[in-house]
Parts: sequence; C-alpha cells; structure tokens
Amino acid sequence: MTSGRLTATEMRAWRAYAETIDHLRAALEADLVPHGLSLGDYEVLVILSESVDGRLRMCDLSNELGLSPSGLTRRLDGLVKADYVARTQGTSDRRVMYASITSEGRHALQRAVPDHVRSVRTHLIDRLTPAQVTALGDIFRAVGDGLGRQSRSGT
Amino acid sequence: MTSGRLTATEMRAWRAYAETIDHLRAALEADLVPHGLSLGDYEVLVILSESVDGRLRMCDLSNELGLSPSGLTRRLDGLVKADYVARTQGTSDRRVMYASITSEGRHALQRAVPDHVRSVRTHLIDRLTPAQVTALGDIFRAVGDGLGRQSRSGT
DNA sequence: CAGATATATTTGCGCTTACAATCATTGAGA
DNA sequence: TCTCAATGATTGTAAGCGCAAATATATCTG
Repeated sequence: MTSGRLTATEMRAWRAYAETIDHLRAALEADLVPHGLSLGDYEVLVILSESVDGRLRMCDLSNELGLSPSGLTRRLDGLVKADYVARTQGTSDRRVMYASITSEGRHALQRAVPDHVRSVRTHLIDRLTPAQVTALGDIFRAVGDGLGRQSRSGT
Repeated sequence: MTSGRLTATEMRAWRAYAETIDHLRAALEADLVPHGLSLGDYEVLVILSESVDGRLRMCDLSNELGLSPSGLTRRLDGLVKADYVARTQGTSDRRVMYASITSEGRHALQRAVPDHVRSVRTHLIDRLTPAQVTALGDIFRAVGDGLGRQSRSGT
C-alpha cells in the first residue's frame, strides 16, 4: 500500500471511473432494446454460441456469467420462452440440465452482434486513442488478476 | 466509426473491462460489509457529507446518485432507520424533502472511509502504475464525455 | 449394498430497483 | 383569483437477483 489517502490524480481517476461505468452499461443496454435483448440475455447467447455444440451445463454457464444458479434458472426462463435457448436434460448425469442455443437464438444473436459491436465502438472504443485502448486492456487485466488472487490478509 | 468489427486488441481490451468491473464492484462492496454499509449507502453518505449543511433535496440527490426517485425513497428508508440520515421537509417549498446526514451518519462515514479508500487502493490503484492511473482517468473522462453528448443519429 | 455426503438444479422468499400512477404543492396565464 | 400545467415525492407493481431450503441424482464409505 502506498498511502492511506488518494492523491488528486488517483481521486480523479477513481471518480471518473466510478461515475462512468454505469452510464456506459446503460448505453450498451439501451442499444440492445430494439433487438428485444437485455445485456444479460446477450451474454448468455454469446457464451452458448461459443461453446461446444452450443450448449453448456447450467452450473458451468452460471460460473461463466458470474450469476447465481437461481439467477440463471430465471434468466433462462425468458430465453426459453423466446425460443432462443432450449433446456435439455443430461444423459449420463441426470442431475444436470443443459442450456443450448437454438437456431432461433443463433439468428437473433447474428442480428444483434453488429449493432452491439457498433455500440461498443461508439460509446467506448472510438472515444479512445489506440494507445488508450491498449492501456484499457492492460489496466483491467492487471486489476482482474489482482481480484483473482484475492490476497486478503486475515481470512 | 472505424470498422464494423473489433480488432484483436480492441476485443481484448473490451473483454478485460467487461469481465472485471463486476468483480471489482463486488470486492469494494464486500470490504464495506464490516461497516454495515452497502456501496449505495456509502455513496449517499459521501454525497450528503460533501453538500452544504449536509443535506440535499431528494430529486437532486437522486440525480447525483443516478438513482430513480422511487429508488432513492426506498434507499433512504434503510439509512433513516439506521439513523444515518434524517428526512426534513422544505420550508419555502413544501413539496420538497431534504435528506440530511446525521452526526451518526457522519461518524459512520468517518469510520468507513479509511477502509474504503484502502479497498480502492488494494483492488484498483495499487495494481496500476502511476501512468496507468493517469490513463484510467483520461480514458473514463473521454468515455463519460461521449456518453453525455449521446449523439444518436436517428432520434 | 445401505446410508451418508456431495453435486446440480429449482423454488420460496426477500431485497433493490425502475416505471407508472398518485398525491401534494407551486407557479403561470386567463 | 381560478385553473391548469409543472414539479417533487411516495406508493403500487413488477422484474432481476442472491441466499437458503428443497428435490433429485450421483458418489463415496463402511
């Protein structure tokens, strides 16, 4: 630790970050509304579409999403009703449920991806210089690595 | 717009960001638990403590927090019950309610601030070089400025 | 093999939040 | 002044999510 307080520069960086991330999320979410998808729905479809056979066990999917198991159950309800995802029971282990993206879901994702990419560009990437984009990645990889190790002293 | 797709570098930056911010928020939130405060509660106390007379109209406070009016009403309920915030009716305009931080609230904030600052340092600032801290501020000011202007073409 | 333990998922419940409706008060125009 | 739109706050309602409990199945242990 460097000091018990934040320098002016540190404070400015922290405040800029804290005040902006919610607005950014809201903007990205708003741009998905025309596709009838929430950001959370979109993430489900992306992860499933990138998975083998387009499917994943519920528990693996909830880990990927950083969502609780119950949260995932309810999130899937909507996607199943929209016919974007199907639930199929595991054959070898009958406890497990697989969430699998349907062809409807793949089509919906294909329609949404260009707008979403454009949205990420518009609100984030294109606001930055190439050097800043690189810095952004470096910064959050460093922060993410730190959070992973979670080196709390006491616990 | 530069391109309809993301370059590898852009994708890496975006994914690092997207995967990390929720973890960071969770870590900061967890470090406030011993103080019996959520991050949202903490923000309320900070904003009120920095305001004239330690109080703010509900609507101004909800704007500062980026919270809906109804959300603020319910959030204050908890802080009022904890005696950290008091509601007082406006004198000139009897529609307005002021949320004002109590001395209990100021004490609670004083107790929490050092831990929170340490938390921000541990999880964010100290993971970065000074140059990265500066870059972080520049990046999110640029992004925030862009979101403010919201230059959507169609609407 | 039986019983205990672990794992995968869903359901019950409560918390937080936003949107829409409601109520109270203010300010502006006829 | 009286009316009506605008403003500030709260309440009703619903959606999203996590925790704990419940359920079903699998695995380990004696």
